[in-house]
Amino acid sequence: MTSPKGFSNPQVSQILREIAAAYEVKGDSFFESRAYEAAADSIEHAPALAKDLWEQDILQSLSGIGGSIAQHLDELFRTGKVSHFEKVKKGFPEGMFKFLDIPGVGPKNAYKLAKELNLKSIKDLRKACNANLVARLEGFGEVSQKKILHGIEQMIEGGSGRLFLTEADAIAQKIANELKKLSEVRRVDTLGSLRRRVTTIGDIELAVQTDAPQKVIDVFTSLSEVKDILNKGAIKSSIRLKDGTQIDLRVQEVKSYGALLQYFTGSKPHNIHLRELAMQRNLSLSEYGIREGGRDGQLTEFVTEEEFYRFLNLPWIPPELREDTGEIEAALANKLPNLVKLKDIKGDLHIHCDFDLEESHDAGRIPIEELARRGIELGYKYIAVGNHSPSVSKHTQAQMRKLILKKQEAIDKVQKDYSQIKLLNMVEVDILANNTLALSDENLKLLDIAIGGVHSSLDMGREEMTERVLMALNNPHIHGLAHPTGRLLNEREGYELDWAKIFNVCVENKKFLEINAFYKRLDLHDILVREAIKAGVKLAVNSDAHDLPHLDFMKYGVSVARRGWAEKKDIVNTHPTLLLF
DNA sequence: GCCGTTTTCGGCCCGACTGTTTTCAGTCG
Repeated sequence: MTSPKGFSNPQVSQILREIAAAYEVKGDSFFESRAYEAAADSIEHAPALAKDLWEQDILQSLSGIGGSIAQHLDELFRTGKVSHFEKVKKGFPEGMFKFLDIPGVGPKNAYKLAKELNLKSIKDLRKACNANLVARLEGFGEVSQKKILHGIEQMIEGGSGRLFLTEADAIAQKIANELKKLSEVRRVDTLGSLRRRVTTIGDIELAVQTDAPQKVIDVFTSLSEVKDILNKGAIKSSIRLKDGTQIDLRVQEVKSYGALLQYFTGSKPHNIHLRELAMQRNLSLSEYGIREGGRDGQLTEFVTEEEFYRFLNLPWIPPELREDTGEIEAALANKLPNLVKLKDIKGDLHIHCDFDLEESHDAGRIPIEELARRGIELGYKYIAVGNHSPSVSKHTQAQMRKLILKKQEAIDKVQKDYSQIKLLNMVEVDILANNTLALSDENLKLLDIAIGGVHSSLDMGREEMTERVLMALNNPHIHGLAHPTGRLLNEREGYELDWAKIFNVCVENKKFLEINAFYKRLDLHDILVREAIKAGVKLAVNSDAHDLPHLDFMKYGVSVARRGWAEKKDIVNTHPTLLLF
């Protein structure tokens, strides 16, 4: 049975949040509201598509989804609507649910606005603000009205607005550097999704360790990049930068800084799970420390996160793992993975150099000699001198052979002067839509390494695309698969594959799947990385650099590997010699 | 509505900040 339309996790969680809002306004259903909120959170951060879990009949494996909500979602996926939800929402003004997305507007105020002013759309609300109607409502005032108006404008101009890790890192670094100029600032750390190295970032959260909180907050709110001060208190503040990015700052003194780091690094599900563990020992967790026995109990403070976790009888858990997907159980059993590190990487197998291989698209711009030099600086033992395959329409295989041999000569010439690093003649070979490779077997044999990649007809169906990719993975001269899902963050989802089949063939034929470290790709993604490792598949983390600075994207790929629980042994390019398996 | 080696009933995180109040409700993370 298939659903009449596709439901993404954000869409499903939105539906649940609307029900939570309705219950909240009803007032007598506080815990139902909380339950729906929890379910929405759970689905939003689920390690798989809720609809897939439903198809496999394991929706209830998500925490917060019990029998009742599972049943409603079953109806949703089957028919596209839920009669119970319609009943719950009955009597609520329709406009209210549209106002929930406005920053600062929660269920109660959304209801009040829609009901009292009879508003049906965001547009209506904006008009009401401009007509000064909102300020006259009981419980609202001039300031609230202005804030709502501001929130609406932000929503309209804002766009999707999740930052790439590269962008978030750069902004966080810049702000941190400004704050570090203060002698009172002892250290600055990232928090939240940025610290957990999630692939895209909403708001940037920072922690500052200091004994002069007010001074730090004053400086923070008066940085030259600040457009708005969203709030400003004694220990925390939020600003919006001129580019629209929101930054939340929390300050804490040394003695309880570890608790702050732990608490606000999250994730929420990780912390909820920890709290449940703690409750069994009558402990309660907060950003100030751990309290024993009730509200007035003894508070233990922690300078470091290590001490915080140790107090709970747990080893320190790397932030990348803190998603409540088994890391707490693993920590309890002392079976946390020994995660791969950037310094474990001994080579980069996917790079685009400036040799003209007469490719059809997206040629690299890195001179071979620069690649060799930079590779040595990075401590690599081998590096791909790569290209896309020559355009199929403009070359015969004989012509391609000539090009590859000519490139080999160019490589050999540079190799003479750089004996510390092995230069690899590499091609990212197009896996064509007609289920053939762009290079013949004879030509593939000339290369040190060949990685297959899908670059055309991305809208193929799952079965067809699986066959197409398997064709490449069944070729003895192909070593692995580049950017396996073809996704581009904030741009396109990528194609679907039958992963069980792909994993099987990779294991059987000894092919690696790539974790493409290019900031827009980060593909294979963390969830599939973990699945692949469980299946016994080896991975390669590659930069896919087209310009010299892109080589440094390697760290983003390593983050993805770590979020997928990868150890050094799972990654082929951690071997000091090129040993694909 | 969810959840469980102290519970299948009876609990359910909690503190900061803001705007509107004149002691607190709503929102957020």
